Amino acid sequence: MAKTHTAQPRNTKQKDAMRSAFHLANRPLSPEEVLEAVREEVFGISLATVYRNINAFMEDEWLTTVEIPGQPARYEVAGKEHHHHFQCTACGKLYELEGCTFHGKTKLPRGFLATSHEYFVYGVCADCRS
Amino acid sequence: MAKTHTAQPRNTKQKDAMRSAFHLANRPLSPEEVLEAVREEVFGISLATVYRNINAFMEDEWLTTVEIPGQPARYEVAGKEHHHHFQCTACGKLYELEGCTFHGKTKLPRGFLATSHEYFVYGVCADCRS
DNA sequence: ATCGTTGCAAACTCTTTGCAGGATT
DNA sequence: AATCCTGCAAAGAGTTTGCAACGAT
Repeated sequence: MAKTHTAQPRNTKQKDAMRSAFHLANRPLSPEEVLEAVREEVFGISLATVYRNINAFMEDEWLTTVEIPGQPARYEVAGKEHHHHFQCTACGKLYELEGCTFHGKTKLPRGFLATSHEYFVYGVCADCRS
Repeated sequence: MAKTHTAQPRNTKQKDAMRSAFHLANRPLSPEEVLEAVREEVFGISLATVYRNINAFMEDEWLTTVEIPGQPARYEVAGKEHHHHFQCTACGKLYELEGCTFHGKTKLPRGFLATSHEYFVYGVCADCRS
């Protein structure tokens, strides 16, 4: 027997603060970065809540995951067009790159079929260079 | 006061089996994959030993890390020329791609400096397609 | 006989989950 | 008032480490 209606999400200051944090940052954030950003506004917010809400936002498709090699995932506001990322090796921050400048057709072993790709650029960001 | 001599590494069947596993696989292996491959030869080998020896091999620069977005690292025999990797989304295996076909100069935000890049292709490998 | 190496179990980090109290509608 | 959400603490996954026994030299 099915439930009559689905869960009604509620607005909380924790969620609001997290939404603001993502808008303000304008770059992919790790759970820890979210926690830091949000702590100023919502004292005592727990990391568990950050994770839970990140996952909720992903179910809502308001956030998407940005997985980086060898590091905890970052999350960014969903719906942007295909793009890749830049990571500063000095401060560790992840930045969004415009568009996808990758056009070459990669040579694959015989019988392999490509369906997607990921591309990361590493270097130093403007803040860390100045 | 400095030690008179450095540690003398010893050959063990565990290390030998691990070296063979990497040579035979001819693709980057995760610690779990190494464990599986080696178990047939060395019954009772522990995951801790696999990790310890992987780290030792990396200090010897015989292995290098291959970090993949959102997954445990793989390791491959060091000293190969610049190349990238393909991951099969069906079986999860990682394969080496020949050379680097990436030539485009990526447009970075003002003031950013690029020093390196990573590139991953995802798809289905020949084994999983047949 | 040394002393590097191993297996086991405990410790650690990152992330998820159970639960009881607190907050939103 | 109903029930969603939160904080805390415990539980899981992946990796590292302490320790006593083992084994290569």
